[in-house]
Amino acid sequence: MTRLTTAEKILRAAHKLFERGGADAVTMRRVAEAVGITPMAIYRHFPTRDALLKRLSDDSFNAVAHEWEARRAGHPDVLTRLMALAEPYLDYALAHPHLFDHAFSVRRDDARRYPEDFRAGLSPTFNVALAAVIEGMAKGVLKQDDPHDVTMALWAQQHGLIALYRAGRFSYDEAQFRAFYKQSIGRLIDGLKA
Amino acid sequence: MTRLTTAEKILRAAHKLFERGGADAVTMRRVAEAVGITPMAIYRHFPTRDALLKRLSDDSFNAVAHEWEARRAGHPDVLTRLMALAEPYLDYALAHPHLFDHAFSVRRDDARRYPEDFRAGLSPTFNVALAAVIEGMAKGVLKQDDPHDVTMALWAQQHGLIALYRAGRFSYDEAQFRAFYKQSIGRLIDGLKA
DNA sequence: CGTGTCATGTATACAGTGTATACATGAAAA
DNA sequence: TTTTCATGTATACACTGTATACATGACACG
Repeated sequence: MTRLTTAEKILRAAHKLFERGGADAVTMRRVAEAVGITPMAIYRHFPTRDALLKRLSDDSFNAVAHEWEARRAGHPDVLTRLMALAEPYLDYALAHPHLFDHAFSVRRDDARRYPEDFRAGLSPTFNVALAAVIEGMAKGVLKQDDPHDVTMALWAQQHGLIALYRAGRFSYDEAQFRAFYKQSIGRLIDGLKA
Repeated sequence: MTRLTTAEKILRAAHKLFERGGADAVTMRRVAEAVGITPMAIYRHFPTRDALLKRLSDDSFNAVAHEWEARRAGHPDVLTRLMALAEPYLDYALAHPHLFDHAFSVRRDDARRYPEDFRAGLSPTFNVALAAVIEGMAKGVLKQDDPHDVTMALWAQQHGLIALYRAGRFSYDEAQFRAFYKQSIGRLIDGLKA
């Protein structure tokens, strides 16, 4: 049993509340009670509630980003690899729906912005997909086009499907939605082929 | 000057606050003050704050839906018409960003769900795009495919782009984003061509 | 003409929220 | 031994949605 700092205890307690009931469920008083301190003690570790929430979604998203990079050296076939790269995003959204919602519904000023930050290679996750797109175009598997714009279109397709799913616009259960998701991405990739 | 019922006054005041600062800016006390009544008087017209907010986004979205149907008999060329059909969605999102956010981020139990509600033709806006897709496939302009799934993919693409834009993931100004939006939709449609 | 009835409003109160401010405490440094 | 400082507590304030109880005035009915 490793010793936990108070800050870590706070993060864990908040994380638990977040996954259960979304951002609204994470109140300072509830977190404090779960940790066993008073609400104001949290402010010794996080300047504000929003900062605590931001830290939560950042942490959990970064954890998933590593999984992404692990697929950098994926399937040798570019098209197959591109399909595979669409999966971690969905996995994350299904595993941590509330954190996903929060990560993308809240405007954060430090978020990377298209195009400059992505063209500068600042997004590790974007980079992996981008590399596959560039390779596909170089090999003549994909139509010649702006690879950044194409990668962004792929991201938007994934994000749009998940956002609509999260907003309750599908009656599909998880398995059915997974199938529809893959099929839709496949359709888009199919249209990008040379 | 037409006479306004109190319920209408409440809706207008709430709408104004909503457009200015999003759902968070719409408090019962602020609405009441703007109308000139006490907060509790609002409850004679709306059972709860959420019901008031829901009514707001429903109303404004329905207003835009009419504009959609006006484009049913659009350009005779199916591809051109499909492109034109992507515009009202963006127009709405840019004109009423906060209402757009609320309409699609909040889970509502009465929302139409894919596939059954859309296959049943319950969404007037979806129907218009669907008709164009079906016509395109019949004429051999678009690849043979499930027209509902294809229409949904188009919607997801639009929604994804806008959602990312609303979440601050683009540094584009409105005009630049409009161009990128049209270009991305065009790319997707291009890939659907026979 | 009373006299209910009922829609519409007000007044007050309560439990909940984030957090500013002031004070306590205990460990380490001087 | 005394000072400093990180870390906690206690209290209070302004704000939220809304439950409950009461007021008021217009209209229907005997």
